[in-house]
Amino acid sequence: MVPQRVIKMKLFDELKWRGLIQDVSSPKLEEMINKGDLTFYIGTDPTAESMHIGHYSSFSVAKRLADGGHKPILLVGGATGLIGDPKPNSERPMITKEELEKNYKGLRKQVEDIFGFEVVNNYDWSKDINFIDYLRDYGKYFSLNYMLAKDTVKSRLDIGITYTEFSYMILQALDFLWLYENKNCLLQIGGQDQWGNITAGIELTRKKIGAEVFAFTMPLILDAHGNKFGKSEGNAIWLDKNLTTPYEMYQFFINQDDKMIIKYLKMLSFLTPDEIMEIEKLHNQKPELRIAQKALAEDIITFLHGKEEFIKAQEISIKIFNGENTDMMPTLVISGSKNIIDVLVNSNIAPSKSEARRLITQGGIEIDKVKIIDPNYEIVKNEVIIKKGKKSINKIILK
RNA sequence: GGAGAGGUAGCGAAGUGGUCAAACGCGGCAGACUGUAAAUCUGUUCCUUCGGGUUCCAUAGUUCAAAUCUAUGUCUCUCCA
Repeated sequence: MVPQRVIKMKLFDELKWRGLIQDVSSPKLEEMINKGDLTFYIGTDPTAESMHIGHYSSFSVAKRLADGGHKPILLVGGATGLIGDPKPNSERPMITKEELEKNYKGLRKQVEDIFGFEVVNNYDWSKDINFIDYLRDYGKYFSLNYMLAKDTVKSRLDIGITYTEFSYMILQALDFLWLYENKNCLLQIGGQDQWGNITAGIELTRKKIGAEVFAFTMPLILDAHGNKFGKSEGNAIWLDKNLTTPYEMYQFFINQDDKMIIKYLKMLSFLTPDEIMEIEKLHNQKPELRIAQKALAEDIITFLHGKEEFIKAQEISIKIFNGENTDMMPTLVISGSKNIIDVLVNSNIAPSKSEARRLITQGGIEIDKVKIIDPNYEIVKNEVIIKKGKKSINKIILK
């Protein structure tokens, strides 16, 4: 056995070790990243009022770079959001300017609160470009052949893409150019799906002013089934605790697959490589203790919401899954009928009466730890704990 | 504008007059086994007062009977020297 010497990895190597680097625009980038002092940006369109866990994965990379001595800029796409980044399978519905404005403000505040990055809005430098100038000053740098070859466009050719969305990459390319010229921004990072848009920006900057700018992308995080990571019961995991409570977030992480959890820990947590390797060892010895899942939940929830919220979330989880009645349990107050089916529907535990009936007859409902199989059951107490399946536990107060 | 192909449950996709509340797959939900994991197996998946009711883009028709036929509308996709 060769004794392992503890050497701190260089930043680029660490990012690679964590599995956070997908594509790199130039081999020069490694040295630049290790050296520090780069201004870089990461962009997102304001399609919602809050970021979700998917944003977190890429923004945490920005934070790693920032911690490594680089200067981050967050770009919120007030302009690009109005156009819509082409999705692989369908045209995006347009969102109104009012909604966009609201989303912009929400995101801006969140990024500033959580990460403390400088925020810019591409609407500021895009809004006054008129159409003729746009075609003359920028359109001339993009051949149709080049644009059609981009994955995002290519995949849409058989199902259709509007001129609006087709133009998206040009609009986004302007950002990189503008940020280079005005903020000396040399690097853009983004999700793997942004590679096409990012390279368009690199090309534009090179062709128009002859400068070389750089980029790398992060891989999309997938679950063990190859689906996008970050949904729980069909809902996104939001970073806003009013949309996703710390308890729900804790549950989300604690339920992650063993096969993926170390990967997630590397990609998402700010734990050091040594700490992660130690956790991996412990986890593999006793996977049923879910040491790695707990470590990930702790790291992220503490970072987002603070230690106190994490401890609270953990306490709630322990109590709830021990069947204890706690004030911190998700609680719903409803009124009206005390019939079990009505209660399930009124509390939204079941979406319809048929569904409620099915749940009951299949043995999926427990009230105060007693399995209920009679669909005509009447609840007598004013406060009960209703368990649906294994994981959905709510306190119901009947008025 | 013209020509063509389409619009079926959350998604994909069968069905081309009655046996259709609509095959099948995925996804979802629940049960068993477990560790609040994975895999596997089982049940279930429009609503319901369990009598029935309302569905297959919309409207109007044909028919004893329409997801299926007709007309019009509407939306989507493909192609147009």
